[in-house]
Amino acid sequence: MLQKPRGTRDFLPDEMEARRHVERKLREVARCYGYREVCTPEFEDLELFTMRSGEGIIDEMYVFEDKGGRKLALRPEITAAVIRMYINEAKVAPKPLRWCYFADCFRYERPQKGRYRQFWQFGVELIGADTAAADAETIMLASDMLNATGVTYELKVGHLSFMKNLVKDLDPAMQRRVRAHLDKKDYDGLNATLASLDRMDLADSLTALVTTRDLAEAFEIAGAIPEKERFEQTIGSLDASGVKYSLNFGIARGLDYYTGMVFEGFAENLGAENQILGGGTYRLAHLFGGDDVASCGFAIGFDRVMVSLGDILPALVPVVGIACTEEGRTRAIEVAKALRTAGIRTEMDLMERGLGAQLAHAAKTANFAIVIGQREAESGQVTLKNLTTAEQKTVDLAAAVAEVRAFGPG
RNA sequence: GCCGGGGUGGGGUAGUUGGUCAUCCUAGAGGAUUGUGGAUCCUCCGACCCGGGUUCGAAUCUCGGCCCCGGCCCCA
Repeated sequence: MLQKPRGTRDFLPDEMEARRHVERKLREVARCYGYREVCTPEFEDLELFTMRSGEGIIDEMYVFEDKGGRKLALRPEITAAVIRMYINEAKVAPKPLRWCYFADCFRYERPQKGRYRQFWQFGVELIGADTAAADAETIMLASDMLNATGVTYELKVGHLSFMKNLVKDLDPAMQRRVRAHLDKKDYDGLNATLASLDRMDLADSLTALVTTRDLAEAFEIAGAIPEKERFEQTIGSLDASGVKYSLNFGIARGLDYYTGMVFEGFAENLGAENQILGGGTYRLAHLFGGDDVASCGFAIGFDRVMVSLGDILPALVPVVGIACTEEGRTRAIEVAKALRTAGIRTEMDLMERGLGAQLAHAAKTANFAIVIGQREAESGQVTLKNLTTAEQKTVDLAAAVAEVRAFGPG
């Protein structure tokens, strides 16, 4: 038997309904903030991703050559594509641009809990607004979106300038190494690196910086930060909005193009792969030949949110199973059409079963049964049976439709 | 790429000192029951991840691969 490719998943109807339910929640919050959906190609020129992230990521992508000899890659993330799209199509659109996307990405990695080779991201990009208000809005949106899903999480907000200011005298490669140590809380490694550079004077302040959760203290440790005022304003807006977060100046994010504010979200019950959100301010457009526009965005790891939420019940929507006899079949088709026109999920027998078997099937798959036999076909009424209460009555079709629609939130 | 644990009908399982038609539950189809359902009974459908090796004989032992789960690395 054929197996599905490693790291991919099949989704049965129950799970798809749960996923769509959470997806709708995310979309709704993004919509209320004014973010409109965009869509980019599933695959792009390989160069788009290597320009953004370096040649090293080729090993972790699905790379292929098409019949014209083009080097292409399945997208491992969406931000680069969105910025390319902005440069190609929307450079002159009125700023700021508020865009969002929900799309699948592909990475060639070892699967484990919460990590798959095909996975979905819900992300937003705010393009062309280079202000504290923009930074704050992005975090508020992230917070509201995660809240809407019902996931339990912790939001950490930081700023790269603090750490950068402390290590600005080191050469760039060493800066990256120090950042990596701090990101992993690898203090032994940090000390070893600093000792090899004869810069143990930095050890205490760096450790203190990534440990502190206090803004004033962080400024004290890191010294004069050009973005001081903006970050204070961002934090002020967050406090005013009631967003729950903690400060963390150890957030390094992997890539160099992040410029200032950064934030990450973590779920509690996910094990090793517990990051469900990551984002910050960045400048990427100039890499692709565009203007040096400032952007701010984040992506939510949709699959990890779903794993963290566990089994959630699908939305309660009414389902009607129609049971009919041979004499009632024509009338049953009319009744089904009326129910469907009213937006009600309606299923008829396709197995040529007897009335009793049709009802037995409906009892397993529906909330209501409507019986149409000779009597109903002649009278024009329908027999509506509530399969939960076993209550049954013969009423006009309109009354039956109204009663079914009154069931549940649907 | 590395370490550990796994893989038996659609789902869940029994079965390893190698030995007749591989166990049970559940789900599915049909019937008892051609105007009233989830009960009960009967029937049917359906599996040893793949390949090599050892053997008279492999679900069981062995090797390799594939896939799943957890962790490492990485995480844009």
